[in-house]
Amino acid sequence: MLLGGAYLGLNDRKMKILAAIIKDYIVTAEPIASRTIAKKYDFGLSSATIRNEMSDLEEMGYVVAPHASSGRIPSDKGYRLYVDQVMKRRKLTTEQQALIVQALQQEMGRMESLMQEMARAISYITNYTTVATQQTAKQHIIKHIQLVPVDGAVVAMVIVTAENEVRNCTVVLPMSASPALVAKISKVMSRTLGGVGVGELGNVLYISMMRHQFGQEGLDTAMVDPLLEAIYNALGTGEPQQVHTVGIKNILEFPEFADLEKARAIMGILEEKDELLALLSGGLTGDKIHITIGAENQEQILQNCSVIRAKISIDQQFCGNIAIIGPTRMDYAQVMSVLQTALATLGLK
Amino acid sequence: MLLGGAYLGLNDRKMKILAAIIKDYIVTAEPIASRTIAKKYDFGLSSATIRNEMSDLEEMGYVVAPHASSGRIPSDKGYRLYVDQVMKRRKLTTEQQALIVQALQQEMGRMESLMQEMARAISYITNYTTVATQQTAKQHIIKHIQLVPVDGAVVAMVIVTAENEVRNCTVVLPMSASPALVAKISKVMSRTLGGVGVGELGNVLYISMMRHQFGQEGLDTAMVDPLLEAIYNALGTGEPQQVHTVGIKNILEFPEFADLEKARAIMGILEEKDELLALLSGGLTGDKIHITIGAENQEQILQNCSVIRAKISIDQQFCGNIAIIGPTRMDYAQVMSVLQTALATLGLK
DNA sequence: TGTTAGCACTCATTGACCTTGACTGCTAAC
DNA sequence: GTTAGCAGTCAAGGTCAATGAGTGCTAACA
Repeated sequence: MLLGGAYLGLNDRKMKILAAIIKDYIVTAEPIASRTIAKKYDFGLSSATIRNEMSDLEEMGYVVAPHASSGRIPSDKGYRLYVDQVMKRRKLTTEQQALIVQALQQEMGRMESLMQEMARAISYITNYTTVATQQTAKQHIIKHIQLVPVDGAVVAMVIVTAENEVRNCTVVLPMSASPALVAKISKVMSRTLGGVGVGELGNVLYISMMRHQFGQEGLDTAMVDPLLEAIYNALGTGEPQQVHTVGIKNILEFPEFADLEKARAIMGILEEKDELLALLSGGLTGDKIHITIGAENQEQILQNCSVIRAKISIDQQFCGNIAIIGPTRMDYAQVMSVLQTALATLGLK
Repeated sequence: MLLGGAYLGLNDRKMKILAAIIKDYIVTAEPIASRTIAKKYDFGLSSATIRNEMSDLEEMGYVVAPHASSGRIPSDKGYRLYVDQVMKRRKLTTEQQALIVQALQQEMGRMESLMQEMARAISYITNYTTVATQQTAKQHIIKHIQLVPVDGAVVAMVIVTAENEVRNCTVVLPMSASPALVAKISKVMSRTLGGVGVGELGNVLYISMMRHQFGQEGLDTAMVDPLLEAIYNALGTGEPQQVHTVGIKNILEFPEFADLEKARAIMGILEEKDELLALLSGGLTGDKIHITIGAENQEQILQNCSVIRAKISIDQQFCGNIAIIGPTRMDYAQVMSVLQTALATLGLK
């Protein structure tokens, strides 16, 4: 509901009028005239009175008149007030809910496609561009290592982590190795490195420990370095962090990007995965949905846009971030609802 | 060089004039006037003569006048003639060559990033949008199978193929299995399935053979089905075919897409991975670079575009397809050179 | 017979100008 | 405090003429 009393100098009536301006502007993208509000909303006020209120709202910085004889459009400050104080959560249609639940439940478990499907569903429902990052490298703990002979000196190494994730890679040993030898190496490594976190592998302690063990078992210590390095590569850096962008073309639907120059600029940032990563990762906490409006965004190019972001986790495990990008007049209520539904669906698991 | 004699009714002079029109139009995107050609090219002809020739060219369908008193622009037929008969390969600058060589050599071996980097480099040099697909599922032949205990009934299966590619997956067995049992299953499977192509796995023959072998060795035949299925999944479908699109924003630089409607349409197709896959995969043979001009494209949306495509292979092994998409007045010569350089670089390996 | 100069004609583009209509701000009355 | 009414502002859109970039055609020329 609207706040009962005054807020930041805004009485209830001003709040109502501001909300009306914002709601209309979100739909039409045209300046809203006093008469429009007087006719459309049953405030029991004449256009003249609304004009006076709008004049006040402009003075306070909540709305702006693009030119002298035009209606008003909301300012960033106006949107901010609306988002923080006025906005009500929108109910999704059952189809929309079903869409989200379906998209997410199908992909649950496969994290990569999960984030991608989530972005796709959100973009489809909201018609805004959606960007999802996907979490990379966790702190893996080695549970079991097994080497498999491939060809001569080439062996495949399979690493099972404490979370039962399985990774594999190939290693070229300094010399050819018989299946029996490979099996032995396997056993020694598994014994030595079981329970060790991948972060600690670089530690000199483990390297010398491995050397020692290999020596005791009569194995060539020259194999230690390539083997350790391979583990590190397989678990450490992992795949580079992925970014999925869905619904780029939606940006072009908005009149605020009809100007080709602006469309190009936005397009540019949407193609720069690194910038997107930086944009997405900053300052997200807990399950909170984060909204930055217009000039609140750091990036020059996004100063005409709003970004709604959230951290995605399943079972307290961080999966990635998701962001919905649109013009400042974006439908905050709808996007919030969609995001919340998605988060709730993941929470059920 | 230009053809010495007549070709399709075009004498040398007409050819020269057509080439001039095309070259100019590729740069300016404006209709080319007879006087422009007379001044710019030293053909020793007056604008009136060129006008006559242009009139002939129009009659033959190689050029078009957008309106009564305008210069001429090339038709699809004109471009086709140019591409097939007139166009000379453009020399790349050393920086451009270096860029390609560097991008490709760094990524050689990692196929996924190879195609992506290739697309990126090409898009960067040419300023056209570039799409790359990445090859999936080959006809794998099983060389070696090893099971690794993970947790209770869960085992990791590592499959080494005849091409020494290593795949892994996890399988949930119908019952918990001790490490010794897992090792035994490993051995039996490796023996039974070594040398078998993954395509044949669905064959009843192999299923019953596996059952028989398992029975003989005192193993539970209930494990056969999940194990075979896992192999099939790991090698058969593999990861879904990937599509990388780079330089989407470049599309907006061209005046032919200043019309938002068209820009949106193109954007749409560039986001549809399935459509791109279909578009990219058709009818590519050998090392040949394939050009489709304007209306030669099947897709309605691409009728104002040209697509230059090639199959990418390393050591006769198919890696994926690559396509460069631009307006019909795209700089065919440059794109051809870039692609050829890329192909040659891969050939050196 | 091929080439060219010259002229009439066409048409997109541009800018000036005007009209329209959608607004607001202000003032005076309620 | 609210409202009616009016003057003033401004964007958008339409008309019109001027401009200039082109072509097509014809007649003259080599």
